[in-house]
Amino acid sequence: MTSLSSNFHAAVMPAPPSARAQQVRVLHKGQQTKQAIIDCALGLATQYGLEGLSIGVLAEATHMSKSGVFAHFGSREELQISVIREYFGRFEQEVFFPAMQAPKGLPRVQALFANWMKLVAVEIDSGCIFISGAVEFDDRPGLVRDALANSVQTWLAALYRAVVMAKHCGHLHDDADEQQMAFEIHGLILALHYEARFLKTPGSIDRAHQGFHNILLRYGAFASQQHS
Amino acid sequence: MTSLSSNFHAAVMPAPPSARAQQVRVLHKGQQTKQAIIDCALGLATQYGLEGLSIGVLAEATHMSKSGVFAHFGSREELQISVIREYFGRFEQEVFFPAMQAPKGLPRVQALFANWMKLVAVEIDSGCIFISGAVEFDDRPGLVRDALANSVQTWLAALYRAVVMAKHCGHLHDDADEQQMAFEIHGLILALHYEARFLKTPGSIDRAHQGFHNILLRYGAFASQQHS
DNA sequence: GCCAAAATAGCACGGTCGTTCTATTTCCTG
DNA sequence: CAGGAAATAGAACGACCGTGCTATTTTGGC
Repeated sequence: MTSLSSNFHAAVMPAPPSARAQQVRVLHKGQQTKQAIIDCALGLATQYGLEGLSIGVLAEATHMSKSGVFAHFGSREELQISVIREYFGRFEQEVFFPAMQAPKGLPRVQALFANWMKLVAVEIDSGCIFISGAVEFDDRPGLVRDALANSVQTWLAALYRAVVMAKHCGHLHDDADEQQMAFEIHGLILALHYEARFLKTPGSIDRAHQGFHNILLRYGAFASQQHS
Repeated sequence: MTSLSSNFHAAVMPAPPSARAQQVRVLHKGQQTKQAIIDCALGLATQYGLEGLSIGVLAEATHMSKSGVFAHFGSREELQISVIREYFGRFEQEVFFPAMQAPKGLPRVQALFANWMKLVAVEIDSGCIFISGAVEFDDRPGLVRDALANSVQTWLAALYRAVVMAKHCGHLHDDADEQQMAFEIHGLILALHYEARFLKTPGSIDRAHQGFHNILLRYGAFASQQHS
């Protein structure tokens, strides 16, 4: 498996129109400015949330007309989904792929967490749409919610697989509950995002780091077996 | 200290107009329907977020006119702040005060966490505005953000004080970092909220519970001292 | 350079938003 | 029960929203 989920985009998200069975030509200008719009939209969405992303503001930011922007997506929902897809891709690039270079087992789990933390910390002034989006769409059914939930679940499943692999490698002790460990890691990231971004509590990054260390103390193979 | 923060409301939030130096009369009908509006608004806000709370929808839900609702607050911001104040009060009633009945030290920390978890779990279909609000207002400065941040910080400080007290009681081992422990507890709650409410992952409540148990294993006085 | 097709702009519609102003109803006291 | 004050309603405002429709501009292959 060379990506977060090889058939993820095909299964979950509408295929980009570039792949449709048209003659031969794939025109350049359109896709190019569409990508520029998405880049800009991602910036706005990380800062003001997916719900705060409006076509009017986006048009102004890209120096285009509202209808010019709109024509590329056909609906606001499709725009939001495009932004999610873009964020997912960057997440793969900056978190997942680099970590897959690390050796299987605990080092890879550690790399996943470190890259994840780095992304959240870097984005501390702009926000992570996997986190903000979860709050915005937690009870707003629809295609946007589905795309977001699938992206997040794909990523969490990848983290889970890495933990399972670490156990198979003998890097975790036999009683280690992989789901539980992934849950606690997720909690550290969320606490970091909350306290650093909203409360601006100093030292949050160190605490997230220390928290991961504590998780290793609990689940690592070298840890003393303690009553469950 | 008999409340989350005895002078909190006075210090942070605009004093409710009932306390102003007017003649003698405190009229009843107005305050009464205002309270009913706030109750309704809190329900809407927990479900759709503080930003999703609109005066039009609120007027419809309370069978009043928009201007009738509006007159009680004078601005949407003031309405949102009233909702936050109301939520803070309920948080005190359902989480903080009951836990203060538990004996000082670890039992009290445990009670705080258990009540907190219960609230988040009960609200799993409606949401916690301390969590959703943090995402909505993390980079939207203003009075609403200030009121929200102060509410959350007051509550986290209360939790922190309980942890410090547990250490003073000898219930935690000497190297225990109280801030770190509070951070990790916060993370568990956030992960519970995220996975149960957004992803609807089954078993999240058990995992939050188990996570707290693991924290106790790490920080409890009976825990084997482990390298930092 | 022509010309269809693609890309973008301009404009308008219906809707919702927070807010203001004025009129009407309801309350409570003297 | 009268009358002033408080509470509520009604209508209108300017602003922004997503979206559809129709021009106009730009693109890129022949």
